[in-house]
Amino acid sequence: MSKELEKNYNPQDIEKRLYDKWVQKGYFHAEVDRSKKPFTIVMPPPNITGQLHMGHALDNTMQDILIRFKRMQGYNALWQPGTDHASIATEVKIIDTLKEQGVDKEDLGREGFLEKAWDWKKEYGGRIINQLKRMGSSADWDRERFTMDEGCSEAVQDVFVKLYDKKLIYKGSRLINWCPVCQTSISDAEVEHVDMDGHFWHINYPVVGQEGRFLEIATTRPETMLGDTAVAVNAEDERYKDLIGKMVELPLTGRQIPVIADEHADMEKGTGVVKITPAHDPNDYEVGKRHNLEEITMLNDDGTIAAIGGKYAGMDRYEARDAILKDLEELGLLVEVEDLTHSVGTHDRCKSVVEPMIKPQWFVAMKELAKPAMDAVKNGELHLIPERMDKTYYNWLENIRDWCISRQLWWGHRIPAYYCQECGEVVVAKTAPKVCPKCGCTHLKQDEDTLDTWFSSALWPFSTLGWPEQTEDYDYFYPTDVLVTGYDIIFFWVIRMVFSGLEHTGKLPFHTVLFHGLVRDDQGRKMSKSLGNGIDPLEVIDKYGADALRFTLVTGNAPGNDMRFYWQRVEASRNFANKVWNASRFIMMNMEKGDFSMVTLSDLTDADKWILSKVNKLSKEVTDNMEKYELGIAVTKLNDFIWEEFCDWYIEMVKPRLYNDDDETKAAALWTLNTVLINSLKLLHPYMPFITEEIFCNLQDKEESIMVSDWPVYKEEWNFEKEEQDVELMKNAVRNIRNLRAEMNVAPSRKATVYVVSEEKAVRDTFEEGKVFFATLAYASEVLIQPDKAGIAEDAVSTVVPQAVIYMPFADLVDIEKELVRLNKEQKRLQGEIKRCEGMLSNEKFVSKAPAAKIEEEKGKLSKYSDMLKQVEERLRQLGK
RNA sequence: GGAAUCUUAGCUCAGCUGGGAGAGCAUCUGCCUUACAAGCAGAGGGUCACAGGUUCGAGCCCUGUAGGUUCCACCA
Repeated sequence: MSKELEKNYNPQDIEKRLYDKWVQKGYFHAEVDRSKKPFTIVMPPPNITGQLHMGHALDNTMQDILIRFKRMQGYNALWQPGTDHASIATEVKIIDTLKEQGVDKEDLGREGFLEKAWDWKKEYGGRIINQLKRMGSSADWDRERFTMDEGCSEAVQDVFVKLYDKKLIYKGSRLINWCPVCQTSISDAEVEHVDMDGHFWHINYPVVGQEGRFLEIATTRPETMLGDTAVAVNAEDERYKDLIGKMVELPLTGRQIPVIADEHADMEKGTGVVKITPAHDPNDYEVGKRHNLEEITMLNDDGTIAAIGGKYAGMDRYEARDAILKDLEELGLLVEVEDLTHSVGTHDRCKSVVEPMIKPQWFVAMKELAKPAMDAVKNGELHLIPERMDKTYYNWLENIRDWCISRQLWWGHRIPAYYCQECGEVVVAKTAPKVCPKCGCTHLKQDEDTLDTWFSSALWPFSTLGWPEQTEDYDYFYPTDVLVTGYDIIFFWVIRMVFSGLEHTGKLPFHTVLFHGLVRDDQGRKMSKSLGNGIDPLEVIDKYGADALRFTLVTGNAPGNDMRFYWQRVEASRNFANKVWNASRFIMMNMEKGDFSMVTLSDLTDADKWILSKVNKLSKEVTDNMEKYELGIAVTKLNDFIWEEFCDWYIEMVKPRLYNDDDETKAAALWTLNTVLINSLKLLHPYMPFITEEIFCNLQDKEESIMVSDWPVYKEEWNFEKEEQDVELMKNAVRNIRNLRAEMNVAPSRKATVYVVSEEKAVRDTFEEGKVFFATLAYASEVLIQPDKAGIAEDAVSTVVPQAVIYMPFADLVDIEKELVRLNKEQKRLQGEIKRCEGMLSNEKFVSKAPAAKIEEEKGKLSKYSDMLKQVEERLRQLGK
């Protein structure tokens, strides 16, 4: 009934074939089906500029594990995939490519450029998706979406208009972060603060009308003095009190600026005098507002000095800095240069230093939106895993500032705002108005800017399901269940999805966020292009298979923790896959040896019941762990069960039964092998989809996929406590015997008679029942089970297990001295254990306060160890004779 | 400046609501035993960073100290 497996496990041979089969059979596709409960995961959309990296591999492995698990549990599981237009990232790439061809963005014009961008999307948009497929991702590719496709774009327009109407989106001229290289505004979240070595330059500003008196200011950005409109001191500062209200001369400009009193000036810091440049510094901007100061923009969009800078105009900002310092020095106004490391804002995309600039931009008012998002976590409706992310989440929302959403880019959703060229009226609408509602003219022009790429990503969980249309999909699959993503985009994406979902759909977009960490290199460094230390997941797949990679990425990793990537770990995973393969091969080779279709539970031997009971408990535990998103724990348990319990113990136990044609329990063995293997494969499937599928189908010689089979559930009738304990006792005996033999250097080929002595009939029965496998595993030529020591040589080696003593006569090998040492060691160990148990049990406080079960447990141990000690001591007396 | 997190075997990391320290790799010793040498059988190796505290009982909870990592923050 089963086919054979190839001798060698070659993931490369099976993975592509099986994936194609799954796609062809439509297993990944989810349709609305009201008879089933939906389970939905939305894939974080990779950028269309993207190449698969380890982060994606981890992210998608975790999602695929969850979705396959839920699918097998009988949910109508939808994994909604798609890609992100990634406005700035893509635009920069396209510009670079154009540059190589000698073409400038401006030459093409907006329309021409967008054509190029869509070409780019066509060419590269599918690349990463194909790479994700090689991971085994079972996403519903029929539903693949793109953040700029029609539906998603409509959602964007809709949201923009609604928020504008509610006055939650507004346009305003404020100090924003400007990237002079990309020449666009960016949000606070996109600014990365980096510690840089710089200087603190002390400059003298001459006081007007007081010849020879100066105000010494200190600055890290001297070039901005061209935009100074005041100098501030603290009102309490005795040093400068008299100068408040006076004027100082701004060197190099010929301008005179006032000395003002403001709390911003810190008496302890620097000289206590601070220059105020409202147009280029966030603090100064506030000071400027308080004192009604003029805002002088002294930089152009490209970071060069503006015309107002006089002789410095046109210079790059750093060039101008040098020039200004040189001039000040010549004037004798540069009084001190201090070394200083300070944190400087840079653009996370291009790493260039950001300039605060005053620009008219569009903003989302955050205060009102942040509150419900915060409450959702506080009242437990939204779970962040690990929980510690809560604090990060609150912290950001508590200190949130309005979100600058307009970008001076072409690739993206164009802002649906229209300006009347006649009367200046602003119209915000989903469709372009034909006439101005105010003056009736037809001269309307759309805003040139596009939206922050995260504006559309924020709508992803519902825009992909058809919203704002009330589609059936949306109605059925939304809200989604779990979001899996890296903690590095909690601010960019997670929080924005949460408040967007709450605001626009009235519901949380998901109830759980499962965070993972970064995959680092073997030295713990971030994988990066510049370091060249990145490892290509595709290379790993080519070498070891997707199953091994997936297994590696979830093994031994807790949610939200970073992990290091080691090739040795992939190798270990591949070895595990190989183990599963070979065990299956062994089982399938033996399937022909009997018909097990009529086997019932009462036909099973203790060993069969033992492993069945084990796999039964395993199903429960693995399910529990997975439901708690403890994937790393679940997979470790699977590994341990399959390798140790099933392969190293059970398969070895049943071999004699399979090889003996007369064995009456052979069919039971086959049934158990088959049953346990199938259950193990199912539990393992989410982690290693390919190998489990290949084995499952061949084992049953059926096309039907394991991925649509039923998830194993705990069954009470498969619970065999007594048999479990009995077999564990025998394993214990086997281990002791092997131990003895290893210590005595007895070759495995040398079999021995093994005596099991126990006064307990039940124990003797247990060994009798398992005699066949016990003999094999203990390298016994024969096993004699008896109530006393009759017929056992005095100098046989022995080992004590609970309620029994095992003897092996090795006349020529036994060294009595060594035997005594061993027994003494064992005696000491047992005495220690007993002392510990007695200590606890004689502690009145323990007995009165510890739970009853715990006390019983300790009592049980005490009697077990006492019994064993008695045996050991008796043996010592014998040998002492 | 604020916050989070980590410190467990030689290395990399697990360790669920507190109840006798685990894995993989590495090391050592035997084995080609007819599924698997990508394997089998055994072994060694840890005062769970340090100091206090709570508790009958602490790797786990609390406080402090030291070191590492990361995030947030306008430090002129």
